[in-house]
Amino acid sequence: MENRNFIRTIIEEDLRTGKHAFPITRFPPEPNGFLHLGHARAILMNYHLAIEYGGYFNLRFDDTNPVKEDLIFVEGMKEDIAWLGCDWKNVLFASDYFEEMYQRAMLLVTKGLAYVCDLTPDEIKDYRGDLTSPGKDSPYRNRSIDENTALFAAMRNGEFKDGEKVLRAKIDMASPNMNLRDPIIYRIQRAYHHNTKNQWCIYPMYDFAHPLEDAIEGITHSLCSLEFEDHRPIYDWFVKHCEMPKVPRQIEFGKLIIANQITGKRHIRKLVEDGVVEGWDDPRLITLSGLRRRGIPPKAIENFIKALGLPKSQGETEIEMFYEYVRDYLSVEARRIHGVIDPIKVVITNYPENHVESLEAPFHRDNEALGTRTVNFGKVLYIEREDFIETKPNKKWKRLSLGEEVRLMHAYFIKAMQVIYDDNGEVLEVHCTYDDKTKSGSGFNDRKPNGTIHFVEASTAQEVEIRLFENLLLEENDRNAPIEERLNPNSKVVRKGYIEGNVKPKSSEAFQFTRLGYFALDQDSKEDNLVFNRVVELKSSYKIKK
RNA sequence: UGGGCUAUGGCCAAGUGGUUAAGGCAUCGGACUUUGACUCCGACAUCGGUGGUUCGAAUCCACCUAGCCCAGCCA
Repeated sequence: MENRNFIRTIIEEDLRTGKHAFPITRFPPEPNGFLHLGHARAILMNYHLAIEYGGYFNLRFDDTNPVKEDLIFVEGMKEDIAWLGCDWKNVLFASDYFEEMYQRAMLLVTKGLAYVCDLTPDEIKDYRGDLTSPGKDSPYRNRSIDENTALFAAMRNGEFKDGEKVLRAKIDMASPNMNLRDPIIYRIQRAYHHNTKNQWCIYPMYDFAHPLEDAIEGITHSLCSLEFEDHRPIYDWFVKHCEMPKVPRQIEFGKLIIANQITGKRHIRKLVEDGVVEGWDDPRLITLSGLRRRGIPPKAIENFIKALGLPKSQGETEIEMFYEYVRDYLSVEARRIHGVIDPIKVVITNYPENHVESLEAPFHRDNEALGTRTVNFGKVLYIEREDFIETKPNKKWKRLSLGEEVRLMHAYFIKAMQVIYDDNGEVLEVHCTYDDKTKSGSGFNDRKPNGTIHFVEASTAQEVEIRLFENLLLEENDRNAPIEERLNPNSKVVRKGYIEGNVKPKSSEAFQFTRLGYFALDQDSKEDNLVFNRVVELKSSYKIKK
């Protein structure tokens, strides 16, 4: 099931040569938003690669920018990651290392490899040059080590205003790699930090902080996405010149992008504000919290991610592939019950009035461990509207129609005798007869029914709310149109339906409603008002032939 | 236009000089079926292009083309 990948090859090589005894990885999110399916690749791959090769995995919050970060995001992320089944060895924060980072930066200063720069942001931008022309040295680039030492200490002590000065690495203003044009290491920013409170008024920048965090933790393989490829030289530069005892290796891979899904923070925020979606955990979103609420099993996410592998190229994966892994998992694990979403009434004319009998039925034909339940049968039933048509259209029709006999799953054969229509010409009732010799499990084999359909006994059925979801965005004609113009008006449809009476659903358990799809209880459910989300539909090879 | 990276069937993805070019998703046939599900069989590519090296190349070289990333005191 699991693809080979180039990172595996690297790790195996490092183990073989004795460079490392075991791998140590980490997932380093900035706590400034919500995790989505795309992040699951980084989380699961970091975790499983470490565990599989006998190492361990850390969760580290990269909280070096207090104005964007918040504790509520760290709690949410921990919940999502734990839900995916990734047990971190340590929960760490970049901010735990602020003192050491400061000391390492000071080391750079004393080695003449970093300097305090007084240029304004605009000037810095100016001096940086652009993609095709080299930058110019800052006039402050050649301050003495003593002066820089004093100035950097003064920055820490709060002697300057926000933004007044920065500490920069002295590398090469003419480098064709923009990241090497004397990158900023520290900025002055008086902001409350969720972890260090008001202890610091200077904060390290990503390019400086990240390699040190990895090195401090002894991370062996530091996985990140492709856009950091040209940061690798600077990553290595800081590890080396800061004299870090342990040397991590940055390896870049392609992010997981799911086609035609909304994952951008500002986009989702707008959908929430506009009321298109009900929150960050709306089941139509592919945020981890949304998938969880919808009823997607985390193991299905893991299987999907492992099947995708870890490429160095960047593609877009179709959401259908993900859904297939959800079905694949649920097909084995989910209990089956009968549910009817668009009911029509079936009256069994030769069945006694006011009588309901109980029939035993397995929850899963091929998985006995899931046990059995009793299914009620009586004179009045509900079947799915689309399972009946007055005149059998062709030999392929494997459902109910006048004069045809079908099996009601786990019950009896019934034959349709008469249709009652309402004033609008809609089918109101189908009158049928049943044959008591055909009871399920009796071994009756004299006739073959025209297919098998499911049903719910009306008097004992539980009425439930069912939420049917479709993709938030319509299949793209022009993918560049604004999101508001691409929204699917039917992304959420709420229906009243019925499920069989003797099953008490447990929260967050996904059921298969036989022949319809997988459904799981939503958190909005109440004792007397069960609410189901459709997790995924079942596949169907049924084609309407003209 | 400077630098970095990528390019294998509709989608994802193995493959690193000699294989019938893995596998998954999708699709199309067919078998089975108390779910038109599941399961099971079968079909489905010559590797962005062009030259070259080689007995032999998706794998090496050259040139070309296309796409992505980089000019935050964001990560």
